[in-house]
Amino acid sequence: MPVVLRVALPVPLLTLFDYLPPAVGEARPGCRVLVPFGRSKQVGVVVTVEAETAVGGARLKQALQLLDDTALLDGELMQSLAWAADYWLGAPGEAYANALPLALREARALPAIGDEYWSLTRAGHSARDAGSRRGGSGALLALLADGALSAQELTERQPGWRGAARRLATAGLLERSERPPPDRPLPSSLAPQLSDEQQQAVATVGASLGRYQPFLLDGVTGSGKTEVYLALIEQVLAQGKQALLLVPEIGLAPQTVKRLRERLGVIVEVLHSSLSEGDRARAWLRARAGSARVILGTRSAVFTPLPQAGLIIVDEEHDGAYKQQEGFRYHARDLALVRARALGVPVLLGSGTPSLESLANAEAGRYRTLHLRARPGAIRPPQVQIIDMRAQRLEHGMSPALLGAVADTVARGEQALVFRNRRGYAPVLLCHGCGWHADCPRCERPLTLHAGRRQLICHHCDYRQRLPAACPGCGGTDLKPQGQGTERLEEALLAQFPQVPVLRVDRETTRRRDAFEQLLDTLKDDQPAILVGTQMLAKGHDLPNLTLVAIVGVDEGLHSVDFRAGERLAQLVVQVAGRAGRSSKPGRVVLQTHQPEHPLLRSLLAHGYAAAARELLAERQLIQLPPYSHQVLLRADAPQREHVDAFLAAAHAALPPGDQLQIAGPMPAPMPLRAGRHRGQLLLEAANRRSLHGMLRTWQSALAALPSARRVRWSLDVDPIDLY
DNA sequence: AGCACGCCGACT
DNA sequence: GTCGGCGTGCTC
Repeated sequence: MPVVLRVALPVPLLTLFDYLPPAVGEARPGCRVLVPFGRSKQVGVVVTVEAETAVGGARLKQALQLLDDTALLDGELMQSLAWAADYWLGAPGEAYANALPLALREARALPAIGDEYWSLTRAGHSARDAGSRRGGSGALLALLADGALSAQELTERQPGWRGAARRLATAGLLERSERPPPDRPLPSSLAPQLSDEQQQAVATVGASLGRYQPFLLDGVTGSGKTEVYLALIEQVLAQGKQALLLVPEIGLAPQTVKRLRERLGVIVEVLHSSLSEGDRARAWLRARAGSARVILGTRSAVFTPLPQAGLIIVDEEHDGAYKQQEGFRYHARDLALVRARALGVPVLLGSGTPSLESLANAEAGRYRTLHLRARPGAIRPPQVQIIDMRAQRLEHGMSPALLGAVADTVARGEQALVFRNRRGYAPVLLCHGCGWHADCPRCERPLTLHAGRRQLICHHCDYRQRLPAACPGCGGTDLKPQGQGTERLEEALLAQFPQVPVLRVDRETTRRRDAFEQLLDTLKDDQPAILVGTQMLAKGHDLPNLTLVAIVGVDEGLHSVDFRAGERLAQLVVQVAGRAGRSSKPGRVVLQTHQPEHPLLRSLLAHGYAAAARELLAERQLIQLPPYSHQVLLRADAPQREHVDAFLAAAHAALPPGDQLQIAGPMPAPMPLRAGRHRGQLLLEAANRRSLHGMLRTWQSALAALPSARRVRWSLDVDPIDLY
């Protein structure tokens, strides 16, 4: 019987490729094979084994080598990947490329999955006794004098040890070895007493272990979601099963890992993008072997094999970071649901500000909702006060009432957070003489003034120029910064409160990894301080002495063209406000706006997120926007606008006839020019997903074949989360 | 995506 | 006379 392997290759092509089986071994679905491809070689994954090929038999080449005796990707993962590629219109090979760590996409033996250990050689002991090495090398020798240590332990005790290790290993003083991961239960700490609501949530999800059931765990910051996760993971571990915990960004991870490790007493495998490829592959393989019992990771960790799956948790499920925004545009939260169903396990979506999609699913009965209302340890929820900015004298954008609240707070020895979602000194630099303002030549948007660096920077494309001494338009020197960024607020607060430390937290001040944590570590829990910052301050790190959150200017979010702006604004306000008053001291939130009457703000502040979300959902239903309709966005960009227009017109013409689809466009993107490229889009909407999805693959193939497609960069985004 | 082939401008 | 620009086509 003739046998043909249908193989997924890591290329952005919409097809699988057929090969004759390799000379040695039996290639099954899920195995990797090395195949000739064009003039080079590629590692691919066998998707199916067929009796015959659809392409001419003469074109078939033979696979060069079978790389796995048994499937590297199990049946469930293969099935979920196929589903994902189909749903998000990915090239099959790209889905597999996302799932497999880079080190596993090479034609090499699988790395050993033991832990990496380092120890002194005999010569190393002598060198240590002689004390001949100084600095990092000397410290490392001393550290290892009492016996071997794992790479993880070394990183904890001597960050940056690898350089010294390399030098010492070359000198023959150190050696590396692999050991199986220790089975020892690490010392685990006791669980705190759970509140009634927490206990009930744990019991409800616990009763569903062993079968598919989505849950929406609706709990504000500080309501103790993490304790619910921990209790459930404990149950899963007790059954000998694995738990996967997804978090939106790894900034949250160090504390979470520590907490998981201390509480659960097992190794917590961490998977995220800044891990080295070797470590990634090892973690992935340990999950596949079942020796990793708890896996914590960001978006791409949703592709971890889970042969003994017990539970999947998606923390902060509303966070947009779960959607990949380039290449294979999948949504990790949605894929987590699909995998949970395929694996027959419950999936827990946690958030204090659930996405409207998840709320609609809960409403429709597809998810079960669990509420955590109480804030254990907090006396009462923070009080929110609106400050009407109209007709107020502003001090660098801050009203007297806001400054007064900050003054009261620091006078009590407590800490205040001033939130502003704009980096830099001022978003616009204007000439008072002639009206000229500094624009980015590549985006035609105002440049942001960064006073400290004496630069004008484009926040869309990172174009930079020196701050001009005089106006390029009229030569005048009366250049006025318009509006406020965090840098300017920092300056103003420093001037206003010279005796209180003012800390700015944004991407500029936290360039380096860990800088954020280090910066916050300098805060003394019992000392007054003022924090100024962006988005970044919305989560992570407990600040027990923080009692005031002052939100400066969210008005931009109230009239954005993006229909999700309101939802995002509400989520942001609630998340930032949640930073206030987490311990025994009551918190206070002031929100400064020019539009105190805005219905979204009023409902949010009077009745909370749930009520605001209900109103936003009602609006979406009324005008048939997601989640009550389904969207696919075709984006295109090119240096010449005519190329974009021609492609989108051809794409429009290539749509199948029918009245199932609403078509918006072709139209310019909300930012029509970015980094020197003209951008346009075509938006498809349909009330029912099937009628939309049915034609998409055909259309996509037609687009790929268009001559005009060669002159643009284009992509299809299924369920886009923003229209930019 | 890579890679080769192929046909027109400024250089040793 | 050639090096190299990127348009076009192909990968089982």
